[in-house]
Amino acid sequence: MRLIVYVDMDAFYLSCELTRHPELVKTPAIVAHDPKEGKGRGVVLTASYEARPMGFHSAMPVKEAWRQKDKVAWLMPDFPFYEATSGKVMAYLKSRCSLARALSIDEAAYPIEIAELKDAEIEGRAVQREIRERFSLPSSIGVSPSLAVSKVASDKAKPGGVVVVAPKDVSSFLAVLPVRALPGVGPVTEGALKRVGAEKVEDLKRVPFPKLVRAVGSMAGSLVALAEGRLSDEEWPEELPPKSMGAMVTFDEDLDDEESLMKGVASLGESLGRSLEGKGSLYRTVTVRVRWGDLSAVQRSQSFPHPTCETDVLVKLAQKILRGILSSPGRNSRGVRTLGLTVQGLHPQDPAQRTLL
DNA sequence: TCTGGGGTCCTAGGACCC
DNA sequence: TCTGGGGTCCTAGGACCC
Repeated sequence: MRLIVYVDMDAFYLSCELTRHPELVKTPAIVAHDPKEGKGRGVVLTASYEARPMGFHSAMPVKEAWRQKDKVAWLMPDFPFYEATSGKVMAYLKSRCSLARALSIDEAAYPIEIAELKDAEIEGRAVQREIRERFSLPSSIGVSPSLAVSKVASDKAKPGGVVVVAPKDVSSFLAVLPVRALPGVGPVTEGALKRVGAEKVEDLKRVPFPKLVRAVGSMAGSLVALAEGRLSDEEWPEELPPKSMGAMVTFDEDLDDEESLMKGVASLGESLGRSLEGKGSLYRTVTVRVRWGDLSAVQRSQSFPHPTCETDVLVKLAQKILRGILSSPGRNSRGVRTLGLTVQGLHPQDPAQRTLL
């Protein structure tokens, strides 16, 4: 039988830090943005399992974590280090199975062909042990006939476990879980499902299908399929190049004046331009996103007729788009909390053209 | 009381084309 | 003077993921 092994790293950013701060192993610790003496606007990215019972958790505002700062070791995020670590683990998984796919910075999956179910458990334990021995990193493993179910299984396996779901057990494994446990079901969809009487996955089987479609649109089909244990026979995902690249910044205080905002967007554009150059990538569409002080957001975009590469062209267009947003009637004299700049329509640039352009 | 920064995917309306 | 049915592309917004 063909099963999918899903590898999900435990408390990944923190686990990366523990490899270079062994003195913090088994202590309460968090990776969180700069607290700025309690005025920081960031969040906690990862809390160690020792810090969680004390109330620390990911996505917690830094201002809140700051009130208990004396109870934890506070580490600032170092994304280049986490990306490099992730890359090493991915390279190992690819050496184990050439079809391995990275699904996020701390998740990956690969298919296996096995003769007996007990081999699934053996493979899960083996890959988990190898990752621990080679990289000193803990992980949780889910194995099942489908990518989505294996992901759910890896969540159930946390921390440090291996959960195997046999093909015949998929429906009963999912039945008792809250719908929120399914990938793709967030707070909004959870609310919509609750309103039609579906709190657990098994409830999805009882809601009349047209009612479910009215509640959650095109998601209805795949949700019911999962609940009934009907597994999709999707192709194994190809490795795809990125579709967009962006940068954003949240200011310490909401910004009003156009001059600072123009400088802000220029600095995002220059940093994005360097990344594009590093990747040898052209772009065609530029999007500026503004998050106002009240946390509502707008975005505006504009496309070039042909892929382009110049950083100053990017900056000029971004500034033009931003001026448009700032002078729109919808602004209502609000200040800007967060500024984002994204380019889409990425296009590889061939090296010969690079010098020519 | 407060809520980052990096992404993907889906939907929907309008312009435009045959 | 009024007009179908098919398609693509652009733009804006929003849900969701880690």
